[in-house]
Amino acid sequence: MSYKVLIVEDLQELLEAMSDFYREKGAGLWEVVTASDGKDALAKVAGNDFDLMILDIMLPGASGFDICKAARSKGDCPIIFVTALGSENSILKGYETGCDDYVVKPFSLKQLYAKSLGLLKRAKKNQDSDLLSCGSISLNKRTMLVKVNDREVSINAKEYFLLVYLLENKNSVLTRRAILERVWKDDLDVTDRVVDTAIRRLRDNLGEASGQIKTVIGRGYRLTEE
Amino acid sequence: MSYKVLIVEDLQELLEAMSDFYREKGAGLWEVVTASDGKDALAKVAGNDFDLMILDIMLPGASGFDICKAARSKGDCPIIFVTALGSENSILKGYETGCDDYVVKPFSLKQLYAKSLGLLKRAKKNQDSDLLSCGSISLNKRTMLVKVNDREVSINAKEYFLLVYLLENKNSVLTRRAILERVWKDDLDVTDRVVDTAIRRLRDNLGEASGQIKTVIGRGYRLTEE
DNA sequence: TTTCCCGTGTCACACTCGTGTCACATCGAT
DNA sequence: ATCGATGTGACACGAGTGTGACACGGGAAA
Repeated sequence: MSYKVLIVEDLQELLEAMSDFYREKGAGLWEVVTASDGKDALAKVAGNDFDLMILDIMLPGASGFDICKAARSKGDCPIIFVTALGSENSILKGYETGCDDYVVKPFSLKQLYAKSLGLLKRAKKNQDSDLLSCGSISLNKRTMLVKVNDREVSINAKEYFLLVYLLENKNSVLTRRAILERVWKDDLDVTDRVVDTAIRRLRDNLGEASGQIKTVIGRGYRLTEE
Repeated sequence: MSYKVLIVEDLQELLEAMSDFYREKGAGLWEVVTASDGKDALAKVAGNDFDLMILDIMLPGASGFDICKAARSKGDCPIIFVTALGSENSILKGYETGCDDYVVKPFSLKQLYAKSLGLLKRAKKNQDSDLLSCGSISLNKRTMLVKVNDREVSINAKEYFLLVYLLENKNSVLTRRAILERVWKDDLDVTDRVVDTAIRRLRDNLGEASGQIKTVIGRGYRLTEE
């Protein structure tokens, strides 16, 4: 498993120094992509999914801010700005456009690298806690998208929260009461049987993965890997 | 009750300092097992069930990652990595392989010890009070899953609650009356003999562990370790 | 506003499967 | 050997669950 990093810098020597550092230091951890002008950078942002971007602000073609905006409209990978000494207002603008960190020239490669790892770890943690999966079912709590075998499926609100609860407790048997208390919360003046109906509709929408929801007679339901 | 900790470190002095610290500090709380190379560590992981592992990453024989993977494939005991200063990518990789925490050399033993206790407490919380076991039978009250020799078996509702009662009173003789009052609760207008039937069905489903339910003629049933 | 549609709760019916009961076989104690 | 206690197979009933249909209500579209 390697992480894809985009480094954008017009000063050729610095660009090489940085990319070499990432290639060597990580020992295979990084896949480095470089660009030395704004247009090239924008094209590469559009055509790839990066795990990290390091953007110089002053660039020919397009500014680092433009690239940042383009990246943000596409995803939310961590971005570090590289800025010249004394241009603090640039930094401010950088945070506005949504960068995660910045370094001021001249900077040490080691320091930049440390920041990279920190951001990456944070991003990973966030993703992990947002991403639920079990067998062929995966669910992203942030985007609220549900996929079965990487194909997107659409489900309704109640089914969604029910699925989240099932995923958060996969392999456990969940009683109707527990499900009611978690998914229906306040409107507890409903029949136990609504759970059955919700499960049915969820199974319908899950299609081929419907078998992963097992009925445990007398006790409740259970989501299994297969 | 003591906790079994595996400490793997090739630097002899450090290894001794750590193991001494755990032995003295815990005052009997810890059973310390040590290894100073990868091969030895892997053998000890395979041959024991640990409650905690502290793994150096750089080792002769096999890396801490390898040991971590081996441990993960076996169970989910908490793992703390010990890494040298400046090797942040190791930390990242550690989180990927599934470590729970890490310390960077040089570290204070006190700090490491605090992390240990924290992880242990967290792990305990997940297991304890929910887990019942007797001989080759284990039952998780939270997930409602029953295992015999680590193989999952499926049982029905009545059998499940009967087994819970048996497990909560293992080695005791339980009369039919007591079982009826606990497992059948309200529907007490049934024959004593339903217990026999329930026991029979439970034995069937427990398979190789069926012998653990002993009949005590004239009094009732009793769950034994073997 | 009105109209329509979609999400959701409820009911009715069908059916599976768990469970209680009985009859008979077997076991064990005296 | 005898008798009470327990194991075992079979069976029938009913609880628990799947499923289709419908009604209600809120939000979107006209």
